[in-house]
Amino acid sequence: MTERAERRRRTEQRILEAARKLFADLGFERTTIRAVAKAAEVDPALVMQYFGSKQGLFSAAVAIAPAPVAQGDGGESDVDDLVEQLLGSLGLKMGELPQSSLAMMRSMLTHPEAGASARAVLSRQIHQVGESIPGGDARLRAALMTTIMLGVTVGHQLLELDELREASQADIARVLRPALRAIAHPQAE
Amino acid sequence: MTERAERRRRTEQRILEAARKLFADLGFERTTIRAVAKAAEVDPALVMQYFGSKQGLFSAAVAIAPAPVAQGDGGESDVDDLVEQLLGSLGLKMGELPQSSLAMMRSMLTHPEAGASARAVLSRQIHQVGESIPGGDARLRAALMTTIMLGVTVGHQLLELDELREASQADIARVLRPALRAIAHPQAE
DNA sequence: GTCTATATTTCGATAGAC
DNA sequence: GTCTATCGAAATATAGAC
Repeated sequence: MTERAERRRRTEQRILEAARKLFADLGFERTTIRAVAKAAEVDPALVMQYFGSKQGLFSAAVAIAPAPVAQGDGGESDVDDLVEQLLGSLGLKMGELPQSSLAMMRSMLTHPEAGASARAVLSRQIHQVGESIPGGDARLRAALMTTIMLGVTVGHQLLELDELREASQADIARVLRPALRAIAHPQAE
Repeated sequence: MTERAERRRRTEQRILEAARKLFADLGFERTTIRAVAKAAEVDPALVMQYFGSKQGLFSAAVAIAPAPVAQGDGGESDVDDLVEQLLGSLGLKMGELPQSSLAMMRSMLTHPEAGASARAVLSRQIHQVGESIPGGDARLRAALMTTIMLGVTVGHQLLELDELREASQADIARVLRPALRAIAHPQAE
């Protein structure tokens, strides 16, 4: 019994890995059940058997351990710590960002479910960041800090711009740091 | 003769307008020739007749008047002017950004041709910005300034984040300005 | 020149053999 | 439980009538 269950679990994992890679590389529409099955070396019908539908496979593949953000230990971290946290979360080194996140981001502009998921993740992050910075317009500042990180990640990980790929994570963080701090610290204008 | 040609040109324009809207809203994959034809009130076969293929229609729809960037008059504008130019180009007000640009951006992560086009446009802008700012790492700084604008545009126009939609273009520019200036002005570190 | 009809392909999904 | 075979739908693309 346990052997069977174990074997099935492994097969399922192999399918999910193949699905994450293809969804991350090609997006939802251009990824086919057949291609996933081929990459996982199983029968296409088996994929359907396990996940019900292509959408079900996608949902299972992009399902994420609920955001391991873990900021400080309750919010006493100051603004500069927040900036460092954002810079660290860039995950700019190849493969450091989980495939499931890339899969969701790849399709967020063209697949409704992925778009809703992306909006939820970003809104959550905006809310968290907004709680940590001062100012009456903290919400807007948090939104811009978040979309800045989004843009850099998209440019680097998905569009793979040479100008960003050439640079090290440390270089990018060094240039980005003053920009994020400028937004995080509201000052007289 | 001219009447015929003129009529055809108008029909072609109507098809292109419908295509731009659908490509911008749904992306390449989810946009069908049939839907474009219906929106333009023509026969689906006519679309094929005019543009050859779905890809041909897409290329014609996203083809852009070659970047009316027109910076200053040769490059004597200083760094702060460049920042103002970027902020102004945000085109954050609804519909201010041309539909053709939105159509390209919508599909840039999932359609190879759109991705290549987006990379070309961004590389071009990075190069232009890089020429206008000082410092040995101007290329990286320019890339980050450009991807920052990309992220804000994606968040606002494509993901339609509430936190950005609530704000006015002036508010966004006000918060973003110090961040862009911090990157554009290399300072001792 | 414009549209009707259809060919062709591709893929998601299903039913049944083993 | 896994795979073979196929269904059914949808879309691009083509050929020919009017």
